[in-house]
Amino acid sequence: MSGPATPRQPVPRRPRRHDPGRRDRLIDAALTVIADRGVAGTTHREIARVADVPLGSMTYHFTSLEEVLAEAFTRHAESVARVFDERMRAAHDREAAVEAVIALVSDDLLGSQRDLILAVELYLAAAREPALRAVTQAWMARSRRALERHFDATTARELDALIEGLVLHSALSTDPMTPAQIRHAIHRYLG
Amino acid sequence: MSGPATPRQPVPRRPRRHDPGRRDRLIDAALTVIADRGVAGTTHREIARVADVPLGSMTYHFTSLEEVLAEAFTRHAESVARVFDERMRAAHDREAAVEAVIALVSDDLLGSQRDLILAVELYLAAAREPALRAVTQAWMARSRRALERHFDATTARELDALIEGLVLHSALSTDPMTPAQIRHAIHRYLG
DNA sequence: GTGCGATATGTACACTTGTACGTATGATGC
DNA sequence: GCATCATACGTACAAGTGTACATATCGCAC
Repeated sequence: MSGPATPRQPVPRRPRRHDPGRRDRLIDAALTVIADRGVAGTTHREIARVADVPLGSMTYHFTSLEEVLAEAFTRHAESVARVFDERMRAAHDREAAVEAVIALVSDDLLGSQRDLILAVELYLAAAREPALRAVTQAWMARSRRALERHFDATTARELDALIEGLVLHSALSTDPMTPAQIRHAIHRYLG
Repeated sequence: MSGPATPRQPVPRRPRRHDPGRRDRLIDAALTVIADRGVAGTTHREIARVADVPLGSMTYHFTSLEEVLAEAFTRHAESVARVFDERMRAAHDREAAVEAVIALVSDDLLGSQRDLILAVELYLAAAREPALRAVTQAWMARSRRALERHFDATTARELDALIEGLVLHSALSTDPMTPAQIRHAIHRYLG
């Protein structure tokens, strides 16, 4: 059906873009894809599509898909841990620390389904990939150290576990806990 | 390079087996694969290999891979919930119930990395698949009802979350909590 | 300016996947 | 006995995957 080919239209080649920091954007795009489709659905092509770059750009910037995942999870853990750190550092007495923990859980919980999913994806991936286990452990250690600014080591560890359970349970439920219920649970534990 | 073909050796066809209950075994094999390789690594072929059946058997017994996953997770939740139920039913006063909870966590935790991984895989899958969300919610509701045999509703819910956090944190750590530490955390919460 | 090396782009290829489907076989009801 | 139908078995195929690689382009050091 096609007539004689138009002289120059073999492939509409994209204009080349000057794009420093593309590697960073790819890592962020990877986090978006992981949150949306899971590690299972995270492919070179999907990340490239989200970041609006050609497929070849993935293999140029990363030597393998596993490298992308590791960098993405590392960045996410760093970002969440920093917030945790800052909140605990801003609290100047124990009472303020308790309020900070409550705010943290309520915000993580109500604010960001995305962060929870990323955390659980990381946990699961780390259960199988030793390289990622180091990332989760560094993260957990950092959270505990932040809590230890205000609580003894045993309390910090138990409180950290309680926080995890409250967030996880709440996020998975059709009937998530209210900030008031979170406050109640934490106060009950801390006595 | 091959000489004249040997008269009858085109394909070594497997002997047909009489195998009632194959469907059940396939569901169990699916759970094994999920625990070993994750939902991501769960394929028709891998399940068939583990169960030692030909690929075609999968498409005969299940209309899709999602059906296999749903049945597998349902079975797993049922199995874990039954144990939970039984332990709580066996406790005849509150003190015994507390001990039952401690035993439950300690055994889940020390005993079975597999069960934890399956639970987390289910949580994650449920976050994306509405059909699976019903499975997790039925499971959580059943656990809470079991706890409510001995504790008020608020306590049951909070305790359930604490249990989840303790198990998850412990299983992911290089330094899992000892039964004594579990006991300490639960007693502290329950006052 | 100008070359060159870092980066961007497109594409090929071998491999795995889910699923459909044709064929074979034997347990069971008659 | 024997026919039949549920079940078992093998295989084909299109779609998607990770990765390698050839080629194009332009910012920047000189």
